[in-house]
Amino acid sequence: MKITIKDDFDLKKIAESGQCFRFNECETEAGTFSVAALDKHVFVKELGNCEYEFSCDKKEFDGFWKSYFDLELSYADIRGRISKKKDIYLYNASEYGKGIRILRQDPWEMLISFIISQRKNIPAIKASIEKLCAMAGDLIVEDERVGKIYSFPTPEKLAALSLDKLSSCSLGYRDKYVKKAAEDVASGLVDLSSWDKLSDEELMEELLKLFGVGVKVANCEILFGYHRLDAFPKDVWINRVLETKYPKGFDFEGYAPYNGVMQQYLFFYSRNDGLGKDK
DNA sequence: ACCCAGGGCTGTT
DNA sequence: AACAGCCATGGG
Repeated sequence: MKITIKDDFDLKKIAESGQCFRFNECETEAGTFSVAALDKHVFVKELGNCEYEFSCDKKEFDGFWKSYFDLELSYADIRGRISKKKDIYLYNASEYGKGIRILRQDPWEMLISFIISQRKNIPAIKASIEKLCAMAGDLIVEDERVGKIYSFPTPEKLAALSLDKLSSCSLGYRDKYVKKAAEDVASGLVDLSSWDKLSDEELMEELLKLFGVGVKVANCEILFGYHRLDAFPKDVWINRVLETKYPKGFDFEGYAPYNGVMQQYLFFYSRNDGLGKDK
């Protein structure tokens, strides 16, 4: 079905923004993107003039993808909160990253993805996740543009894998973290959906109890898995930005409750040569 | 060969 | 509480 999207919406930037790992431009078809989320998949084709072709019917678009892409929220308005005079670096980052949105991704998929992410670069994270999906997920799409795409494994399927099987997905020392998280979610000891009700502080507290989850991964889960847009994950790139561009501190109070969106602009910009630019 | 990556755990002060 | 080692693996 065809959709017109007037607000910020740049599929290539979202795909490269580091918040999602199963969202890719088709190599054989520029302008068409393959998006996998849990057990769902869609192709989105840029038609130009703010128009997009989704490879699903209206029912699935309204029931899932509209929310997934967070289309009810205006990211142009959020960008509008940035003062060019007060913070030219963030302003430049937001102009560079214009079109990025924070996807409403699944807490389970995000938890495992960001546990895997530690001390890996983004291509390596993607490769590990695809191996996991191929090993324990179900085939959901087969298409000449993308080959075979498998669903993200359920907690039960992942918990059933041996450490050796997990390890063969290039998880390295993270294999035991993934296994423990999968076992705890599968057993019900950890109920991610019930954590929706928690305050940001309580949510952080619960996440930090998980083996292999520290402050950074927890913040990624809070931002990308629970869509709480004020969470501000600090990885090596963001720390570099804070040290070199904000020696006197970043204005977290001023950008609440959207610090997480600002973080995405800074992350995307810094990884694409923004660190070399003058403040 | 080398350094780095969307860090966190563990043992030592 | 702070702090250093250490951890597996692949990308550039």
